[in-house]
Amino acid sequence: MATNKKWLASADRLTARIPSAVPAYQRIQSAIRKRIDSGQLHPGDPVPSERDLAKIHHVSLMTARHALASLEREGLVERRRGIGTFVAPPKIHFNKLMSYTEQMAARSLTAGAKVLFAKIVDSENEAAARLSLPPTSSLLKFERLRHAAGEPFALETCYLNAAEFPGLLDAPIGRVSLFAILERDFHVELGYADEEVDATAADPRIAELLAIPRREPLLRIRQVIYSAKGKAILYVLGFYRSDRHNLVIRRFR
Amino acid sequence: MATNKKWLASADRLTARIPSAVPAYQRIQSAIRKRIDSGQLHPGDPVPSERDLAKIHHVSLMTARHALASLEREGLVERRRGIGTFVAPPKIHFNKLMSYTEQMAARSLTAGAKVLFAKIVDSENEAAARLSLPPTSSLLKFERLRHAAGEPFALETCYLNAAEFPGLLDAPIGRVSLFAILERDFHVELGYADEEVDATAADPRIAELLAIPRREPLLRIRQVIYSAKGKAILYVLGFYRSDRHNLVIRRFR
DNA sequence: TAGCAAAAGTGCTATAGTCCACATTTCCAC
DNA sequence: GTGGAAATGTGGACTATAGCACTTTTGCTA
Repeated sequence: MATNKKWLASADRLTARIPSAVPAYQRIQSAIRKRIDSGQLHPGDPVPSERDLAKIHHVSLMTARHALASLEREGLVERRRGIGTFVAPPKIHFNKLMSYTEQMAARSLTAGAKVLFAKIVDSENEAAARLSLPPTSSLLKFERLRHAAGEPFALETCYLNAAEFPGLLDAPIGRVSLFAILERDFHVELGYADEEVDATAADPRIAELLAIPRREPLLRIRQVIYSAKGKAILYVLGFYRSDRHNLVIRRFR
Repeated sequence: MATNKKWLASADRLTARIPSAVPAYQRIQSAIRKRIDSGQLHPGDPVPSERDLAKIHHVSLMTARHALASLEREGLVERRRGIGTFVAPPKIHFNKLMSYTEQMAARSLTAGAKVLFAKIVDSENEAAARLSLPPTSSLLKFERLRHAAGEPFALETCYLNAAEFPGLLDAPIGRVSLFAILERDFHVELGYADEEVDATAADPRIAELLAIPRREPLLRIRQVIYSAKGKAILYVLGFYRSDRHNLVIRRFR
């Protein structure tokens, strides 16, 4: 056995780094995250202290600290000086970007979609502008009637840059969440969305599609969805039945 | 002059700590923040590198790093590996809790308010429930017609726990923002608000007050405003002319 | 037994370096 | 000139260590 501690630590770093290329503090985070996700650690349970983590994972105190501080920023754990670090109670996720499918699932509903239109268009200049593209860019456009519990709930029109998503028109848009397709098949890392919300009256076509009286008030949401790097990916114009939707947001002072 | 570097550093720490009790990394942050706020540093300008900051403030690299990492989390600076640290462009504040007055000011409009009703009520059980109070609690209720640019814009009804805000009925609610009164006169530290948004049709009374046709679609927002400590302070039920308002929010994945 | 001081354990701040990954600039060879 | 390698400078990850502030527990004293 080697007796030189410094050498040992260096060797550890090398063997851990070359195959994984994942920093040590992130590996520690993953380990803790996994224990929380798997139910091995419950809210309120103590997480190993900085000093313990350092020993367990053979890293220095500062590295263990980094891991815990990072997890605290994520809201996964709470740290109390003089006491310890504990698994944080689960938070309600406000202002979270979710696909329609995910939103309905959160309400224990299964969302469906009927594709009304799916083509490439090149003269929708407002949509192009929202995506920061030249006015006459080729855009993928599809319109879907969203339903749940056997009822029509909403009408959504989506626009994407046609050049960037070849083959998307052939994807099972009627069955699978568009978010899922983008993330899984096109490896897009979605980051955030800016939404503009107002109220509008249902025009005859929308009223018929949504099975509501004409001029019924609807929530209209214009949503531009950006990648994690801040690039505009998707523009969605949606009309939502007010009797079936309730937009919930949280604001901070 | 002292030649022992370690001793010097320790002395610096002591002299700096005993009077201020402010950690070194926070002092460095303040110094940079001040230079940005005062306009001495503009967006895009480089901030001293970790190594420079360490030399300037006579601290170790890790401490300088800590200061910069913290500022980055705040969104004040951007760090790019191999390049440097730069002042971040000013951010639009999404999801920010603002009074109606503040919101209008952000749009370069001056908000006014006409008080239609201002009394203590004790049988508004929905409002009481929103404030986590017993159903028949005494509540301060006032209804205000908000206007800007000479036009009626919105109708807001506010509810507060009457027991906690004695004398609020005599405050100049028609002229001064309610937020301002709560924060300045009652020393309430506002924290966050949960909002429920939907669309509804204007009933005859609201239509007349807002000078719009009957059954015109309106944004309806139910807002519960909490103190920084999480105590429900204020419930606002508002109806907003859709042609004059646009709710803007940002969601994160 | 009651009270209080010491010990132990925790997170927080800080030092004084090392090596790596990445981007720009410089400068030399062709 | 021009291309490419080296030098330079940046942020990112990490070590090994020290002392402080805060809280709970322990144990001793009166």
